[in-house]
Amino acid sequence: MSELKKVSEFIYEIEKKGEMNVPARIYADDALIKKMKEDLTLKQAQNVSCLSGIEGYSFVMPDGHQGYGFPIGGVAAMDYESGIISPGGVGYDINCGVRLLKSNLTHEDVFEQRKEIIDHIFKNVPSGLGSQGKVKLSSKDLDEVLMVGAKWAVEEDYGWKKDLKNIESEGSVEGDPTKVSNNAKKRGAPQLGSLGSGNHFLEMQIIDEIYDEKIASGFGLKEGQICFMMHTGSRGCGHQICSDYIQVMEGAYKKYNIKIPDRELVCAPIHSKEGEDYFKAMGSGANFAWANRQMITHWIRESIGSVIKEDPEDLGLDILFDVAHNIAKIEKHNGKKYCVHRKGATRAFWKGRGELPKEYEDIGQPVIIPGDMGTASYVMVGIKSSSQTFGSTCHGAGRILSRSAAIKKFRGEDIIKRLEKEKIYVKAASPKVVAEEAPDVYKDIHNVIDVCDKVGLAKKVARLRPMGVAKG
DNA sequence: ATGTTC
Repeated sequence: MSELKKVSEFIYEIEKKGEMNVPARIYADDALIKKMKEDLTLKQAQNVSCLSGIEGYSFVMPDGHQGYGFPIGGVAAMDYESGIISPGGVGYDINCGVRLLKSNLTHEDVFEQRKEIIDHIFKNVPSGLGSQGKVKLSSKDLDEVLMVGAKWAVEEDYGWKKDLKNIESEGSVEGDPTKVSNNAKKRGAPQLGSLGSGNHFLEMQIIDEIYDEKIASGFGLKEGQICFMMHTGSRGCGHQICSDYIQVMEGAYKKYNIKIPDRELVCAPIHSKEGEDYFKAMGSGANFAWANRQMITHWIRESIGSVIKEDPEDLGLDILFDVAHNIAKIEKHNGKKYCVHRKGATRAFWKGRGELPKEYEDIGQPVIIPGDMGTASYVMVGIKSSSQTFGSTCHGAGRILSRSAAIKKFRGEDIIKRLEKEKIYVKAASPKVVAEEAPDVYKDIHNVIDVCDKVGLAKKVARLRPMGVAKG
């Protein structure tokens, strides 16, 4: 690997050499870069810099770690005319993302009932590995979901009309069900409206710190406010779409004579049959995830309303925002079109950038960053300097301990007891998933967020502490 | 992340 140079307190670079088209740039402090050196993160960032059409840098966010081909926490912007698109640059969980619901509830409104609320949500939202939704979808319904995303769910009365405007791309990107395999549809159909497993979660949280009063107030957030966060994606549907197109790309990269330093970076020109097909299928996977989060939103509102015995609308359970962190999008930056791959990276658009809901046009985009279940999550805001990474920031704490190592080291029951002492109630499908997702298996979220904040990838607005967690 | 090896 080429030499890694520290260029400022929180920026490292691998200079452009050999097959690299651009340098790699890594946002990290000393502790975070040390972790990245322990796996293939940096090598993968260098590999990505060799891909056709990449401009600027091959970026790694502070929560970066090794992934399939591309690092997780990676951003790569490809020139729209000459660049490639790669399933590895998006990841298996297409449009994995986060949605935050606000409320007008306070600690005392919910503390006594926090277990009941979480249990109700847990019961009302199917979760766990292989979990199936409660809704029987016809193949026509599923095609509609793959075409229009969250809009389908709202039209079916899962949520409110006003929900759509507070979702990235209004919960709908260009998709094409005919580019999605029958297998992906078969896996997806029974899973729409389910949480899944692993790091996916539903949380009741309290805002315990505000960093920017003015922006928080613009977002309708204040200290002591109760919020509900969900973190989930496109389930087996997106996973299958990714697998299918990695196979397609195995043929395509050879067909188009694309040189790649790692087989896992298989790709095709954006303007090729294979590239266009993947882009549309990926869009359908993204739409599935947005419809999924929309249905879950409806059931969360229903659950809270039924425990608190009030109309969810009177409880102010509005969407702050819903943002993807595994997606490729065609975006204009500096007057030029790019295919921006964000894999474990969150879009962070600043005020005046466009493509934002009206209410945020003069504030900037809410950036929602999920942390681990024992520590915190954050709301940030996109700022002008977010443009250094084509409008992107981190997506979470970033795993440091493998799932298998976590299971060896922790017992789920112990973690649940420990968190209970900290007044965090955990309801999980299995103790195993709690061990796998123990707070200790993640990097320090505060640290990751601070690096993003200090280096200007986004600005801190509010911190949310978990009170109750439902996990698959 | 994931019908955790079609």
